[in-house]
Amino acid sequence: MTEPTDLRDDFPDTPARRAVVSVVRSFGALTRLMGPHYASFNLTPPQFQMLTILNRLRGERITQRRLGRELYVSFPNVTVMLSRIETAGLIERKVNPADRRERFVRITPAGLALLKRIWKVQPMHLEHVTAGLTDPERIELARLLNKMIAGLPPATTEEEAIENRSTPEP
Amino acid sequence: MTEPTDLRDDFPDTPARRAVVSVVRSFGALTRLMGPHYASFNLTPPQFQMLTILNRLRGERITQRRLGRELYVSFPNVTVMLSRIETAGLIERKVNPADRRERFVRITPAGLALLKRIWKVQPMHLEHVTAGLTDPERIELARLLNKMIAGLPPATTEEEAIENRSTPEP
DNA sequence: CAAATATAGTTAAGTTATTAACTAATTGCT
DNA sequence: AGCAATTAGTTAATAACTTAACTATATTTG
Repeated sequence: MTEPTDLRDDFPDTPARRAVVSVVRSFGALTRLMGPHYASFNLTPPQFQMLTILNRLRGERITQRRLGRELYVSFPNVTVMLSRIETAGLIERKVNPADRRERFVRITPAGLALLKRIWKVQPMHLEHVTAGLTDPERIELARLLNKMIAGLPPATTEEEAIENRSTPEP
Repeated sequence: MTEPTDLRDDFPDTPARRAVVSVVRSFGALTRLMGPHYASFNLTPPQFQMLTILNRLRGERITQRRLGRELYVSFPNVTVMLSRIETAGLIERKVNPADRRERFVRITPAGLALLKRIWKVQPMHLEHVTAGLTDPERIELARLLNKMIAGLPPATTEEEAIENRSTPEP
């Protein structure tokens, strides 16, 4: 069935490509499987991630820009996501009096309570979606991924694309 | 300065959790970095993925449902994505006369030409975003991720894992 | 000090993603 | 044959996410 000199092979199967493709596919598979789990708490996966970050940084003065960098998400998206979970009473925003451009974001007691309820069943789901790996493999996987992204720019747009200013329209 | 029994530690740092968290973070970092690369060809990353799959399966009779399973994407999303790149002339859909519910999807010569242009520079970008890893590490990373998702259901909602038994490899 | 510039956040338009509800076509059952 | 159930695909509503363009505040500097 397979042609030998097929155009399908024009894209060389390098180690770099295999790594990237597998990350993309795995993310799709994992979020699809975890989605219903979070939905049962009326949360989306990104909303859960947001609450998790806010909990981890609790006590610090967390700006929205920092959240964007932590979550690898654009700043406008942080605004929109926070607005939704703020309406739900899970977080609150307060303007920094010392620099009124900034808003400090904080998880509310309600948000924390929700997080704790999720944590009760979360480990089971995480075990399930990674059931194909042993514990040492899971750790090695995390190590490799963290090593990969360690050298990458945090890249929340803008800061490195600053030269794209005053571009005339065609 | 660190509190010993902090609520931040309520969520245990298991190997399974580390693995999943690192996949999610890596995906965010990678797609953010690769996005501008695809944008320079007037494509989004998912659109590129779609064309790649259509090229790999070229010659086969590819239904939209199959594309959803290959891409780990919901069926309605397949419809919408295909509509856009069909308008751009990169793919075409044709109703199967033998079963008029189905549409066979095919990459057009224009779509193939675009793919080939991207392939010329793609390897460089893939090297760049995985620069933190050696080639053996990249291969090991891909192996672990593929092993992880191998046992998971294709899960495009609805049919769940029902037809997930002994599918012959392409 | 005022003007230029930089920074934090929001709004707007568009793509990608989801689930739920729908249409249309085929299969299966009696 | 005829009607229920299944299957492929679409449409609708909503969330996530992007870039571009905007507001408001702070800082730099001439």
